[in-house]
Amino acid sequence: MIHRFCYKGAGILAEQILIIDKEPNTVDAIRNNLEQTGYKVMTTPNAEAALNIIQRDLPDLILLDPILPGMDGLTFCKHLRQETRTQDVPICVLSAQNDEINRVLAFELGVDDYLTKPFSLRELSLRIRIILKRKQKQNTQPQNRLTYGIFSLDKSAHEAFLNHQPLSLTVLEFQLLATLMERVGRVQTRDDLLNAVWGYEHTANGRMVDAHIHRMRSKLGKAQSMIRTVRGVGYCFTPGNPT
Amino acid sequence: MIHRFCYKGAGILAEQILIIDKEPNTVDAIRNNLEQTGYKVMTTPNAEAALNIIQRDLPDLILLDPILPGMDGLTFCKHLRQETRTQDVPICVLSAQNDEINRVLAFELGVDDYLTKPFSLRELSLRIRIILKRKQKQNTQPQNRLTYGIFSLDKSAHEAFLNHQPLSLTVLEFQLLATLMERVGRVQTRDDLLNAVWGYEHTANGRMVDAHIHRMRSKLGKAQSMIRTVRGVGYCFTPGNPT
DNA sequence: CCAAACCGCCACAATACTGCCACAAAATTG
DNA sequence: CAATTTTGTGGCAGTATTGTGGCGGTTTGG
Repeated sequence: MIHRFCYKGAGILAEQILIIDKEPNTVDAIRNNLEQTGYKVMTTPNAEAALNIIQRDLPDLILLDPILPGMDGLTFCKHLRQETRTQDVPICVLSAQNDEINRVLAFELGVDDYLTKPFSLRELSLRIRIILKRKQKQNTQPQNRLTYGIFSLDKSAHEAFLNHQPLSLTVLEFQLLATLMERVGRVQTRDDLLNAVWGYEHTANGRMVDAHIHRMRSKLGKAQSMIRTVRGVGYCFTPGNPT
Repeated sequence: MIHRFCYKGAGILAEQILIIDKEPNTVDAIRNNLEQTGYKVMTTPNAEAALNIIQRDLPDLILLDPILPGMDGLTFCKHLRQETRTQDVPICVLSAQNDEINRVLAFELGVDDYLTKPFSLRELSLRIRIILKRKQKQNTQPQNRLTYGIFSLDKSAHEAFLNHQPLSLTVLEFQLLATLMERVGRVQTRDDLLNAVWGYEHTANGRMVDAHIHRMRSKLGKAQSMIRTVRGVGYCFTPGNPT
């Protein structure tokens, strides 16, 4: 079963790391290092923005400087630990303070690791790997989500997204899209689609498929070019597209 | 599932920690501290003896000084990681060397944490607690407190909260809500819900679910948008919403 | 260049689905 | 045992969805 599609570079699926730190120099150094290692990196200078990012895109790990403008790092941790969705996301604190009180506080809040600046990038990278490996071990629930560019589809939630905006598709439209996406790049005849979506016993007019394709396309805006018509054969989902 | 009962003092079940270090002073200091905290402590000055101890009594955590007479600490780690029985026992290295190479090596071997001497006993104690808590979490699956935004549900107390205000739900409404929340983001058909809430043998009208969803929603006020209707499929708990 | 096939698109009718209500049965409580 | 709460059922009405036929433009192939 496929866990997640995540195109990065040549199509490697990568873990996402969110860096929360107000100093651009530090951020850049870490980002470069991590991206080279193969992680996907997101950054933000404050906790409020971080919460927004997290809401729409859950990272696999968070690197956090506790000293932030606005909401401070530890309060931020507490927030995350209260929410079911985020309570298991590992947090690694990167602090300039080495005093014991702060370490203690951080650990009390359920932080996973605590490094004091300056630290070597090599060690950071190692600790990250350890934490992620540990998480992977206990993580078992597969999410069936298909993503192609700006286009994303969550089969279990029965929701489709275009640029993170939810689309309101009807059941049939959704099934149709799901079928096409599951069979990317392979042309599906109207019969194929009838079988997959309507079931084998359906004595229906093949033209019906056209109507639904049309309705679906009209909801996709500019992305409708992804549903390619293959004259004389059928339809095909083709991810080659704009940004 | 209970791992092991270990009566200590007035009958508290305690985790066992094995300290491997050749310096009696260090060992005593740590032992005192940990025993006071409530752990059961075993000690040994070398790796060979440690293997014997472990063979007949698996500790919950190992504190290891890598510099040992005879077999060195890292070789010892490698041994443990190869054996199925011991490969998940957390190891925390307590080293006098702070050079990077050793840290790197240790982490490569799957060590869980690395402290450099001298360290504060308070911090050691904290890190131990973190590691053990993490391990415990891997063993206990069922969550009985779920929180999504303003919405919170305590399964063992059989209570639901909206903005920290208790909701007065009936048993069925509660079960229904709990089921939906436990399966966040996954659409549940009426049959799914009937099975989960009413049990497999229930010959009921699927429309009954609607009625209860309706009643439940009317008690949720503005938060009712979290229970999304997926037309033609079922219902789905979807936390994406206001603060 | 023409006819046939094919597909986009539209409008309309038929259908399916769900919110909501009211009432009866059942269970719980005092 | 009576009062109250909870639960199951049926139905109505509004709305969303779906199936169908047809018109017309475009492509295909002779």
